[in-house]
This record gives sequence, structure tokens and C-alpha cells, in this order.
Amino acid sequence: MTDELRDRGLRLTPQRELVLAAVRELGHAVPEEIAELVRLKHPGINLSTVYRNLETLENVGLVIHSHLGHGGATYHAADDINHLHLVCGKCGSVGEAPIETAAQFVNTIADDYSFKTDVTHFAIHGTCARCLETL
Amino acid sequence: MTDELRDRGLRLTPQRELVLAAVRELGHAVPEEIAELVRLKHPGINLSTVYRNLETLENVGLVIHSHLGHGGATYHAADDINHLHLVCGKCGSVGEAPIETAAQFVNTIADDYSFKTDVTHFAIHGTCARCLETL
DNA sequence: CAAGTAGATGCGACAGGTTCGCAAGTGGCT
DNA sequence: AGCCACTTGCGAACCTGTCGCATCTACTTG
Repeated sequence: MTDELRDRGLRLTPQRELVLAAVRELGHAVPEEIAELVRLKHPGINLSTVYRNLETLENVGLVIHSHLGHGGATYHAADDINHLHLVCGKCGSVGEAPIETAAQFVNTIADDYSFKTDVTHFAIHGTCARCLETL
Repeated sequence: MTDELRDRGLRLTPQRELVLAAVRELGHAVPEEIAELVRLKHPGINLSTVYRNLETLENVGLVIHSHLGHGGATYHAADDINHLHLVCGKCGSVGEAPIETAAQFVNTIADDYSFKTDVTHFAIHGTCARCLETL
């Protein structure tokens, strides 16, 4: 991480390290959850600092955000984005599927519309197996 | 629309009719745009009324919302949801593709994960043809 | 290793979008 | 015509995310 930052004239601060560590530990996380985890080791951290660091880390390519529902973004470590998110509209559960599942779909869109799809950015919305049963 | 509402003990008010008409006319629209259009015929309508009616109409099944980007929801007439949204992360343009494009993908997810996908709810995110060229 | 500088932090204010409580208004049924 | 529950308007409250600014500090340089 040091190199990615320094090459751009950015600094390695304790807060920044902790934010990245929190993202890596949490897997899927919204800023507020990240702040909570960081506060265990650095109680005083400000929410705006978390937001600014998430933005910085994303610019540098160490984290990525995606939209799993409602409005907020959720953050992931960049090297952990190898799955689709299957979000259930009924119960809110978030499942995962390998990114290859969408390979053919992505190719079709690319061929027909010259549109390069990033399937991980938005969740796949629908109804999960459990909720389908209980209908 | 009268039946859908009355069957549930809901009322047909001028505001409600105008909100539905606006959604149908606009195609893709956020609440603020809908309010603007409604105000041409009913100047006094309150934004909260628009929100509440969108929610009501969605419960009844006359409109549907989807997430095209950032945070907000955009609303569509229920009988107009026959396309995917291809949202470009660079320029923000919103393209469309027939829903059948995703048919095989949807089937795969259903077979492998028993997850019933609603492909229209979240946009397909990526980079559009024009932005790919100018890289 | 000390000093300087630009980047980072904390904090409070602010902005946009959405929800809520409540009193007043009004569809729809009798 | 009258009643009651559903609706509306309005304002306040919320929530999430951004911004300005003074202070602080990681990194560079001598």
C-alpha cells in the first residue's frame, strides 16, 4: 500500500491504514461500520476522515465500492472483488456468486452494445431461495 | 387503476392520478422530476405527497422503482419495464437493452442458486461505447 | 536530525433526499 | 347530506455524505 500512495504524493497515516484494514476485515461494509471498527483501535477517528480515506483508497485502486441496495455504497478490498452480489429484496440477505456466472451476459452486452459491463458494481436484485419457499 | 386502489381501501385522489400520469409520461423519473411535472396541473402538490403516492402506487403494482446510480430511486410505470438499464460510470448516460439479453444469465442464477433475479431493479453498470473510444 | 511544506485530520456547518407527526381536508359509502 | 378513514400540506426531523477551516503531522530536504 505504501507505494500506491507515495507514488501519488499521498501519505500513510494511521487512520488510513486502519480504514484499509477494516475494509479488508469486513468484506462488505458501509462507511459507518468501517468507522466503528476503526474506533476500536483509534477511538477519535472522525466519520469524514473515513469517507475521505475511502475515496482516496478507491482512487488509488485499493478498495472498490458497490451498491447493494437502498442508497448507500458498500466498500470492498479491491483484491476481494471476485463475486456478484445477490441481494434479496424480501429479507435483505446478500448472497454471492462467482463472477464467471455473468461472463456470457457480459460478452453479449459487449458485442451488441459495445458496452463494457462491470457486474460487481450494482447488486443483482431478486428473491432468495428461502423467501421463495415461504411465499 | 381505480380497481387496484379501491380493492385495498385506497382512494383515487387528483394528486394520485397525476403522479401516476407523470410516471407514465416520463418513463424514467426521480421524485423531484415527477413533482415538477405534476405541478403544471396541480401547482400546490407537496413533495411528501409525491413520495407517499409513489410508495402507494408501487405497493399496488402500478409503478416500480429501480436504482440507476448514485443513491436515488427512479420510477417507471409497471407496464413499461421491459428493458435493462446500461448506465455509464464515466458520462452517466443511460442506455437500454431488451430484457431478453439477460435471459440466460437469469436462468443460470435460478438453476444454480435458486435465486429469482429481477434484472431491471438495479442498473447494469459499466462504460459506454463512446467513453471507451475516448480513453 | 531539525525545519518546512503539503497533505491529512477533526470538527462543525451544510446540503440533498427522504421520512414523520399532526392538524386540516376530502373521497367514497350509507 | 353526513361520517369516517384515508390523504394532503406543512414543517421538522433524519440520514448520508460533503465542505471549509484551523490544526496537526508524515515525509522531504538540507
